[in-house]
Amino acid sequence: MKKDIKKYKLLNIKLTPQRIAILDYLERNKTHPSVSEIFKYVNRRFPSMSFATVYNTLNTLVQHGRIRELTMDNDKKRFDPNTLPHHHLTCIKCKRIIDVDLDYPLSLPENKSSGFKVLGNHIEFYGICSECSSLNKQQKKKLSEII
Amino acid sequence: MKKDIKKYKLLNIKLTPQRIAILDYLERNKTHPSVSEIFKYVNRRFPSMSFATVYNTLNTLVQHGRIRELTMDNDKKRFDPNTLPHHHLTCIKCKRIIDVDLDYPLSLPENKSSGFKVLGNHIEFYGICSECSSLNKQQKKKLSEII
DNA sequence: TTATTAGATTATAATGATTATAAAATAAGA
DNA sequence: TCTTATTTTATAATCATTATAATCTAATAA
Ligand SMILES: [Mn+2]
Ligand SMILES: [Mn+2]
Ligand SMILES: [Zn+2]
Ligand SMILES: [Zn+2]
Repeated sequence: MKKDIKKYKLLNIKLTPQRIAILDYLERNKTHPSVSEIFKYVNRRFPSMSFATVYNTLNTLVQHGRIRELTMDNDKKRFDPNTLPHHHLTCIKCKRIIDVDLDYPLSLPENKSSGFKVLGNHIEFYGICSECSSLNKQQKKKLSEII
Repeated sequence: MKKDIKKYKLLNIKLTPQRIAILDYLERNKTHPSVSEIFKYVNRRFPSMSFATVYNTLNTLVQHGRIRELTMDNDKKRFDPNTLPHHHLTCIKCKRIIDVDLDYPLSLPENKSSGFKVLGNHIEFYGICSECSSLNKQQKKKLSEII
C-alpha cells in the first residue's frame, strides 16, 4: 500500500486498483505490450474491468510522462514503462520488441533540421528474432496440426 | 508512356492508370503522405477511384519493395517513395515528417541483440517544427476567430 | 486485331483499434 | 462521515484498414 503510494502518488492522479494493476503489469514486463495484452492480464484480477479503463489509464499515464507510447508496430499501440532514453530492436515478422540499452550519441546539425527544434531521437533496429528464424520447421509442425 | 513503363515495369505488376497516378504523386511529394492524403489527390484525377484501390496499390508497392511504410505516426500509416536507407525528423505536434539525409553508422553488437538477426536501423529524430513552435500566437488568433 | 484471362478496380461489408458519452461508482480531502 | 471531482463501466460511435465479390481491363498471344 505505502509502496503503491510512494511509487505512483507523484503523478497527482487518483490511485485506483485498476491503475495500480495496469502499471504493475507494465513494470514487471519487458515485452512492450499492447492494449489488448494488458487488458487480458489485468482482466484476470479485475473481471469487471472495462477495455475503456485500460485505454483511459494508458492515455493518462502517457500524458503524465509516466510511460511511453511506442510506434514501431503499425497495427496497434505498444507501451513502455521505461521513459528513460533508450532504443529498440523489433522483429519484422512477429513484432516482438526488445530494449537496446546502448548509448548512441547522435547529433543533427541545425542546417539539416529545417527549422525544427530537435528534442531527441529513438533508434529502431529491426531484424528477425530467433523464434521467427527457425519458423520453417515449426511452420510445418503447426500447419500439420492445423490442417 | 514509355517513361512510365521504364519506371514501373520492373515491378512485374500490371501498369494501370491508378497505380501510375499514385506512384507519381508519391514521387513528387516529400511529405510522406497518408492513405487519405494520397486518395484525396488521385481522386481528383480519377473520380471513380476507390479507397480500396489506394490501399491495394500501396500494399502491393510495399510488398514489391517499391515504397516504404513508415511507423512514426501511430494514427495512420505514412508512405515513403524513397526506399534507400535514410532517417526522419518528426514534429511531435503536427506529425510532419521530413527526411534526414545523413549517414549514421550504428553497430549493434551480437551480445546485445538477443539472438536477433539485425537487418538494419532507422533513426527517428523528433522535435517541434517551426509552424508548431509559433503556434502560441496563431492559436490566439484562430481561437478568437472561432470563439 | 481480337480473344482470352489473370489480375486489378470498384462498391460495399466486415473487422479491429481507438475514442466518445453518460450513468454509476469511488478515491481523496474536508 | 460527507462531499465532490475523478474514475470506471457499459456501450455506442468513429476511424483506419482489410475482406469479398462482381465487374473491368492490361497484357499476352493467336
Ligand atoms: Mn523499451
Ligand atoms: Mn523519407
Ligand atoms: Zn519474431
Ligand atoms: Zn508541427
